Amino acid sequence: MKAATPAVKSGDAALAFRALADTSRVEILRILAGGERCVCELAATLGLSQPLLSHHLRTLREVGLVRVRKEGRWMHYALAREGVAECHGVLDAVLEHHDASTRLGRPGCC
Amino acid sequence: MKAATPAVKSGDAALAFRALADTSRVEILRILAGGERCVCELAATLGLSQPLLSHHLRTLREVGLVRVRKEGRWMHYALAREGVAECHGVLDAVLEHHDASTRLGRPGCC
DNA sequence: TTGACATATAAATGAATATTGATATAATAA
DNA sequence: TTATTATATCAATATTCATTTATATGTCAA
Repeated sequence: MKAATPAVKSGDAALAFRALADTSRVEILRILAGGERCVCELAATLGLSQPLLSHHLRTLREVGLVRVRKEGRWMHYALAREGVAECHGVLDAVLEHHDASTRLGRPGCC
Repeated sequence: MKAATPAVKSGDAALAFRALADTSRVEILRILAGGERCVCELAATLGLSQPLLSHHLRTLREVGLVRVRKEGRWMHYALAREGVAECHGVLDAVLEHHDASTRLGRPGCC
């Protein structure tokens, strides 16, 4: 079986994974999975300094893993489903391809 | 709804994502998804210098995304399904939690 | 044993990143 | 207007990471 040309380029995926390569940012995604939060809520929950949190949020924003909505002086951050789904999809494809080829790899099966 | 305590700690996930935060390493995983490969095959496919490739493989090994099998002077690298599945699972949980809470977020629905 | 080959490790360097502290902006309240 | 609050950015430093070159290890063949 030939591997199909992947929908997401490895470079793009790596970029998104780099944004996930930090404990606080994974935490942020997990919190935002529960719904939109303003920066101050995130700061309170995570116990990060405000500039540091702001920096992490920017990193996540830049690769499209979260989105912002401004409301007065509050910034409300929310999960960007598509972005997360893209990373998820890359791993999904790897697992599926792997499962498919290991099935094939066992002679006599199927 | 309350978020369940995640099965994989954010720190561990971040560590694995860090290993994925490189174009070559994502490529390696994609190749290995098709089955075991020896280092020289990977080197030929990816066009990386031998020491650089070796370094990337070590990074992937250290976080449990690939495994090695020695055979004479050849090292055969293979995908470590569990490791990949763990990363996949973290994103999966985020997406599921998100979907669940956005459904709840729409009043009148369900 | 010698040599060739496959792979790993070490050291060095430059680039990218995290973190902090200080400051800026922008919106609201007094 | 001035003060206050929420957030972002900037500059500086420390740390981590990718890459290269050189060298080491281990295995096989002659």
